[in-house]
Amino acid sequence: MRNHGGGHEDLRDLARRSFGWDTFRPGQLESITAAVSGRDVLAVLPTGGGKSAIYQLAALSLEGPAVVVSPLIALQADQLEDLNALPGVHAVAVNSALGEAAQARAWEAAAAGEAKFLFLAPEQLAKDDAVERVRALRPALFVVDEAHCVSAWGHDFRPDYLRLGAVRERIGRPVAIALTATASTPVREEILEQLRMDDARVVVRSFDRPNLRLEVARHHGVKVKEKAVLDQVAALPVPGLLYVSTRANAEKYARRLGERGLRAAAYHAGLPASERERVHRDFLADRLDAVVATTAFGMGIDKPNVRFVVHADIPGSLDSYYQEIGRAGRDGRDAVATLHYRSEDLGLRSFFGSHRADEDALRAVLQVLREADGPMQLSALRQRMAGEQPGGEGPEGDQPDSDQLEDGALAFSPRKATNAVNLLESAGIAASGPDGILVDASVKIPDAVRRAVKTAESQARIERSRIDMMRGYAETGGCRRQYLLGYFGEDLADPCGNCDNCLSGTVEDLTRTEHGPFVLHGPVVHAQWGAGVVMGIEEDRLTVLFDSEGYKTLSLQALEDGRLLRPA
DNA sequence: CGTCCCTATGGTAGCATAGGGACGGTGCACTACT
Repeated sequence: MRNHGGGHEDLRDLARRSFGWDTFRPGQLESITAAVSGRDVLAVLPTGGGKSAIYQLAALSLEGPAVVVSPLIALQADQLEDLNALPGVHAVAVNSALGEAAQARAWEAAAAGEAKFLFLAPEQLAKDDAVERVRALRPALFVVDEAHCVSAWGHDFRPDYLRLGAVRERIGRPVAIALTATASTPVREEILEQLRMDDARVVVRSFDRPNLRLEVARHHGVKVKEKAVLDQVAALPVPGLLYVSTRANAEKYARRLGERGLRAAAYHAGLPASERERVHRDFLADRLDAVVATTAFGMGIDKPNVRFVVHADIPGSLDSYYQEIGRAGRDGRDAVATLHYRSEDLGLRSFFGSHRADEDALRAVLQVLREADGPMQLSALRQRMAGEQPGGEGPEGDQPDSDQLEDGALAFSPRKATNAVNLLESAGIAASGPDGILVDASVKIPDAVRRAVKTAESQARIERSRIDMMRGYAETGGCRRQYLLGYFGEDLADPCGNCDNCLSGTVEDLTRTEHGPFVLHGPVVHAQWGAGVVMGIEEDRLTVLFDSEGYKTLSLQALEDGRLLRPA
């Protein structure tokens, strides 16, 4: 690959001309080179590690446009601004924030070959005409930014994320680039699987952020915790973020911090857009000391001088936790990440994660797919499920998720219908190719429903096990950083010296790389739970990640006779 | 699953406690109506 499109020297020239760069950051060059040579790439790089430049440079050195899937319209706008500031580069987006005329102009610019980059949310690609237009562009790249959303949102909240693999095939299977700052082992695997990235180059840089002081404060009473949170935040150097689990808590803590003289503002999805924008702007401009936020705040926030990220309520996974604390100390200077923990707070997380399979929707989808003569596109299926005649897709919005129709059949929202299809595909009962979704008609409907329900239960167990790992972090007596990095598959040889357990002097070095026949990151087989990988070895127990169960902690004593678990 | 808030009850005058029910996060796109 020397001295023609994509050679290292060419890429260096391009980077110099486009961005004024003389060097690449770790992981960038190998990611770009792989994509330009036609190989799919999953890049897990820290924020500020130049993830965007990967797809930008790859696209600029290839013929044809890049389609960029981005979860938020605000992120699309940021990226458009950056790209359109480059000489000779044109980027457009199509989304509902634009008027009809602006959307038409964007499509025209793309079709005319003027726009090198086209930004879309996954929901746009659920529409046949959008897919058809993208296919006609013969895109060179299919980029999925913030790719952890595939796993985090695809299973319920934004099911179109799980359709992207099928969409990619419909548009001619361009080279895929998936980018994220946070992805544990199972999340990486799910991204690769869902986006159908066979034989992808996976580039992962270290997750360690040594300047973050990791702390956990354990409480028992609600009020005690609240006071401890307020006392701490009021005393910390500002600015910082306080994460809470509910909108009401965001309002309450923001008010209390205000009473203590801080410039604090609440941020959650229930606020008017104008207020959200104001808080965002004021925080970036250092006009606020603290933003008290639900998970709504954060994606795309790249502010260097955030001095603390305090959690008043525990998140539902270490993936979320790491994502959130990663917003502190990006300037490399000292910053604090404190988790205020009550074990009761995990109850809300189980509630948020408890999505049961909708058997009515599964049955209805199966019926429609069986009656169809051959493969059926999702858009047509959604119309049928909404109880409409073909021709116009029903509204999504605040509609009820299911309703009784006049003929007695049930109507389902596009989200419910899509979730049911996704579940059937996960269970191996349906599959989608370029021509649409095809169901395995040899499986009887009640059996198919049963299998889909079992698959959903397995997914729920995995979700619950992620909460268990979050609990493990909060309760560990070992080095927090070793625990956190171990979760992301990274070994930190010695205790970090910058977490509460290390600093209190009580930490024992609990991590090992082997015990008896078991090796860290080695494959194992469990008599009941099947195949897994050793994720952690401590003094008295093993943590194993099982394909169908998620994370399990096993007592080494119970494994002694070798009958329950053995190396694979 | 846990918390909050409202109401009912109890035993006795001002409030403490128990029980029941509602509620809890994330965004896109689209329609219908101002």
